[in-house]
Amino acid sequence: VLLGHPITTEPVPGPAGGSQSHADHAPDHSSGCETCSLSSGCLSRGLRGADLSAFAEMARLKRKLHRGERLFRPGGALASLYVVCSGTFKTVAVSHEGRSKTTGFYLPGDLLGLDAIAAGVYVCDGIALEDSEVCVLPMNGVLSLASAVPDLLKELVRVLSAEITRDHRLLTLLASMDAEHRVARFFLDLAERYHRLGYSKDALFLHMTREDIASYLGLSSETVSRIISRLRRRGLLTVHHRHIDFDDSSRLTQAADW
Amino acid sequence: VLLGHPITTEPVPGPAGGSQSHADHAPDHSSGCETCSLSSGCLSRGLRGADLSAFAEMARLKRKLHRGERLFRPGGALASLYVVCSGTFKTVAVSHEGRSKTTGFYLPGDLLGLDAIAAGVYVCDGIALEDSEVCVLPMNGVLSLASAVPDLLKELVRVLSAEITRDHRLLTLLASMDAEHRVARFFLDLAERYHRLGYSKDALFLHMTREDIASYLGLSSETVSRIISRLRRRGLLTVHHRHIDFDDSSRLTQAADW
DNA sequence: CGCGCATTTGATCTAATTCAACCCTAGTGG
DNA sequence: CCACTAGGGTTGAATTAGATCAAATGCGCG
Repeated sequence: VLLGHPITTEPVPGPAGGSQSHADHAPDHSSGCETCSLSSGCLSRGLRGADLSAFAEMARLKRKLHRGERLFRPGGALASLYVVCSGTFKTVAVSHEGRSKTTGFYLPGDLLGLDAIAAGVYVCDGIALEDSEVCVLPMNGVLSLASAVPDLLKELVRVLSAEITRDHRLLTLLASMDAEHRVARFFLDLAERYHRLGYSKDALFLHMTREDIASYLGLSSETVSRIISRLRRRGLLTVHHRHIDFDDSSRLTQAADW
Repeated sequence: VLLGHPITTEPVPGPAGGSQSHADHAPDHSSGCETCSLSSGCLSRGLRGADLSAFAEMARLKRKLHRGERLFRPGGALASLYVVCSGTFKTVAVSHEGRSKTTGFYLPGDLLGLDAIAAGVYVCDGIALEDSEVCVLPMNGVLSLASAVPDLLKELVRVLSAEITRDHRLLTLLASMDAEHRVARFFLDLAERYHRLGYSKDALFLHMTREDIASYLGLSSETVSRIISRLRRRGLLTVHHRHIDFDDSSRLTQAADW
């Protein structure tokens, strides 16, 4: 019964190819932005011709990370922003008392490091949740190119604003919704983001632990586990380790929407 | 004993003068950015000479609001960002289920409307908590000027990033700290912001209701009230209606810091 | 002067945490 | 090949922080 769960298969197969290097931090200049399958979701979206070439020139450095590796750490000088090419990341804020809190999950196309711009140093840990790859965008390159290319400026500002909007939604979630709503909405939001990347609309693979989810949602991992079990018992979803199937999307939406 | 609490008096008296117009929405061209006492805290910070003049030209429109008036509402097309000149604002997110949540408080120098850029429409209510005044920054003007003036671009991006950082701090607060820490940190953060504006370091006037604070911190207003009483009973602060004195800043900091 | 609203305080209730035991799965080494 | 282990995950019982319900107080304002 438990066999075969290849439901969430590869999305639009990107040009990333099979160059599975085992060397850490190995730069990869294989493919430019012009041929990248993510271009419509990345900061370069909307750019064409010479503008896109200039962007590609700036973003030609890539970096591979294995699961658990750190892309940046708090206090490190902000040199670059990063676009997730493949894989998943989480950011973890560590309070100076030692307590830590997952502040976000980042999928292909998402921009990492935006919160570091204000202080000039990274303020959280950026950690790969699976073997992943990022494009490196030198901060000064981004700013100077944004100065020259109005479309890029608009997009940069838009992305920053979108992050603020996203945080406000999460704030509302944490401040005024109970555990079941938080978990249901977390699943639906994540599935929606994966869906835009070409994955199934009613299945989901969680690259993060229950503990990560709990921290992100301001709950204990036990509570997250319990809520998942409850939703399962009610027939809203099926769970196999980290693979989730939405068996009744409408009722799940209803559970998330209040 | 209860007499006279003019502790939190006027900060660096601005050039705003006494033109107390009673006409709503009355534009005010009285003073330019060149002479504004807030210039060091506003988006124009760092600009000089022709750049500052161009900014002043763009931002010459002001708007006055009375307590309770709305600066913008969700769904309204994003035409402008607003810099608070004087007074205080809150932003309130209204979920489509009707539930509402205070997402931020804005003091002189703060920029309102940043979260609206991504969607192109305002996503929350902007409401004056006292008689207040804002500078109107037309969105297209901001973008085109940012294109031409690298310092302004940097500042715009910095301010956006700062808002993200602030939200992440609040997320951590809501997700992992108990009611007392939340309230104590709220007071200290607010006092710190007022302090940068020239107000006393260990006194605070709350322009918002307990209910607003509660909503912002993800608590009930009763809990906020109880926590304040508790802090008072322990001798950390003195309270007269909305005026707060920090009697023991170090212990209050300790209460906020875990 | 009295009404309405914000605030405080008290009593009860509940959702979620905490503590603890157990299970499952993947990876490891004999 | 299979037993062993470790970490993630699930489940149960007890505890508690904060919400909710309710009442009393105080203050601002018409």
